[in-house]
Amino acid sequence: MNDLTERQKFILTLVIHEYIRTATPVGSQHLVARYNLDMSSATVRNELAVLTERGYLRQPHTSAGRVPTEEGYRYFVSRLIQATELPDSTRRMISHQFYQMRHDVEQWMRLAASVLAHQSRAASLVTAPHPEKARLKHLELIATRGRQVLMVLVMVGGEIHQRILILNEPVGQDQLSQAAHRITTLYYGKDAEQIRALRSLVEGLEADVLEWVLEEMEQVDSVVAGEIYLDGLTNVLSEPEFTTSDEARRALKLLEEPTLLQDLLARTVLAHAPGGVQVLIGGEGTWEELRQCSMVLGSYGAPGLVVGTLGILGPMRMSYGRAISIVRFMSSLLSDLVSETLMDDSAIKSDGEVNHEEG
Amino acid sequence: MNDLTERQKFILTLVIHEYIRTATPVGSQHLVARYNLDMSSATVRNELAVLTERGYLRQPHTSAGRVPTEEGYRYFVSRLIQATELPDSTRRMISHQFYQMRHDVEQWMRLAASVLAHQSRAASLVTAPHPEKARLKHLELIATRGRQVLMVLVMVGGEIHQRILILNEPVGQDQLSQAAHRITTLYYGKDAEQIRALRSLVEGLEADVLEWVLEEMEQVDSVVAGEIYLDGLTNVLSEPEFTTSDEARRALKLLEEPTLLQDLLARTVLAHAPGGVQVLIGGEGTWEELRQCSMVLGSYGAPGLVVGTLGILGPMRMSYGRAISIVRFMSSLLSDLVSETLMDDSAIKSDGEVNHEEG
DNA sequence: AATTAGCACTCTCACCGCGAGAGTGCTAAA
DNA sequence: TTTAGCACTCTCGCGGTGAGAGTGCTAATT
Repeated sequence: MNDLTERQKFILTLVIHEYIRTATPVGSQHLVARYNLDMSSATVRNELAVLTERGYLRQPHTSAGRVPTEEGYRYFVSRLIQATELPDSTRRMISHQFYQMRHDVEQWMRLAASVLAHQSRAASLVTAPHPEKARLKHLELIATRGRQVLMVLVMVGGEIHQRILILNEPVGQDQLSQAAHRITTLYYGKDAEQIRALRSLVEGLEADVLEWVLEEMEQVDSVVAGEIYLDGLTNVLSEPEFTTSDEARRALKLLEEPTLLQDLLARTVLAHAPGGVQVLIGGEGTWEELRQCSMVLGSYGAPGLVVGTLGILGPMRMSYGRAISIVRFMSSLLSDLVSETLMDDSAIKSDGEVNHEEG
Repeated sequence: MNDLTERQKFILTLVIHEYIRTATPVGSQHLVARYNLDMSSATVRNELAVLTERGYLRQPHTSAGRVPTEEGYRYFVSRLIQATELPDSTRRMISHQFYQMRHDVEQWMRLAASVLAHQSRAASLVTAPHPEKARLKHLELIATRGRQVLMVLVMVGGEIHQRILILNEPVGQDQLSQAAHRITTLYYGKDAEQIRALRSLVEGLEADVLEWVLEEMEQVDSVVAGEIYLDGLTNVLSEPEFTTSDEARRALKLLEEPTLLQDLLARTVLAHAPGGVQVLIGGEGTWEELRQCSMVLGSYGAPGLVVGTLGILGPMRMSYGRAISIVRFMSSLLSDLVSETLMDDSAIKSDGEVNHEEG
């Protein structure tokens, strides 16, 4: 398969740019006029014919301009796109906003989703940082009433899980605190598997509680991603390809369905190296709901500790350069933020053999 | 203003029912045919004319059937609607689902949103239970690295807030635990105002921490509602009145904008008695974004302790009977659930004069 | 050999007119 | 008070039509 000539690549780029701009099929004369090309429309037409032949463009009907195909977008994204870096001022402004609200992970997630949606003018999604393997950091038991106890579980990485336990018999707060404290010191930094192996270290009340802890931690492990934050859903509705709201529905449905979305994220983003940016164009044959859409996905996190994913979803006709640069930027920004916040925890080896600085 | 005759009410009801069913203007002949009325279309026509005169109906153009006006819906909802109770089997099935996942508030919220959306075939929203006035239940401080400390704040009602503090100098875990313990015992059950009045009880590290606690609690108080759970957004997109996605965008935008939504909830639901169900039709002149929509809103909670709101948003042409019954049912179900879970806390008077059962 | 001008051809889309159909209001009779 | 009858109005779907945009092909040009 011969590669395209430079001029063909150039023209393909122009067509894609123009189509992204106008959302209407682009013709040869239009192209030479708008970009002051020093060739005639006939020449362009010939090249367009080649590109159509190769499957990078298509015509909606015999006598219309050309529209990029999925293949066309893919070729463009993988080989022709040039990085459109975010202006420094924008980067600084965004960073500033994040450092304003220091250390509030939930706020960060919302802000990240908001920034992504705003900058890309598309729908955005961000998942909260999630431990690759949950490891215990701190356990707290709070007596409520009678046999009811509020269990608060802090994972290495800062994720908090809560749950209400019903004990067999009422237990005082002091006894609960003591049990929690013992479990914390005994199992600090260990994952569910390791705890299970060492569970004979405790008995009685503590053993009962430990079962709940294990159950919760295993549940955390079974989920591939943290809570999902969405924003800018309405952006995508304003795109002309979604005037027939039926197509829009299918795409939004995907975002509403946490399991589907997590599946998608797990398969694409988490499977790849962190830091990189994946571009899914037209569902890639796998995701029927996204036939009309593209996603630009990335991941962030503190290596070996927590990971999260983030990305934007928009029409296939989206400004990929901009999208990729904003996703990449947010990805590194969030990585910095969570790494910075959790730097201490990265010292905890997964074998749990690090001393808890305990008095 | 004379009231309507029985027959006029009857016909208005029929028109509304039929319009909800078909989404097309309904004419006199159609009405007599479909409902086997024992009067002629001419008679119906006369009554329709009266109802139009009164402002309960309107015709899209001179020679079309009638469509209910906002006023028409309001009259219907406030005076004509008859309770369509949920079938017992459905109620039991829903309850069962909730009791399956005992004591996981977050799951309840998601399930509630899902059930509301599913049963009403519209968009739903549920806010997490939120204390009317935050009162301290438990404080935990967890050393992370150097001067960094994870603060976990449990409010009466079970709401958990976390935050990372940066102390002036490193402090060991034991000292932190002790400080947290002292603050918990001293200020258990008190609200921000009361704590502020008594803040001279502590000094040094504890005083510093208490400032953070107060800040966080005051922030909680300043927010009118908990986190918002949405579901079924795509349902509303499939309604025929939203094929022109512009109108749909405006409505969904409202749901995406937490501040606007909280404002709306605060003004309508929280201002009224709990348990009741409010119906907002066509934005009621205040909410421009909802011109085409209606909302059925309710609240739930444990009296004096926590409240949350829930509701559904759909086209004005929605099945109000069904909507109201499902909202009412979910409202009481959630009230039961949270009351049951938090029963202990209701013993805590707002003056904080209840002993913490401490060893 | 590559490019370009010229041209015939194709297809969409916006516009128009028209007739069917649904629904109305009015009047007069029951 | 209700109803049958009727003339009237307005929408909506239909086919036809012409402008316009864009194409592919061919022959001339560089």
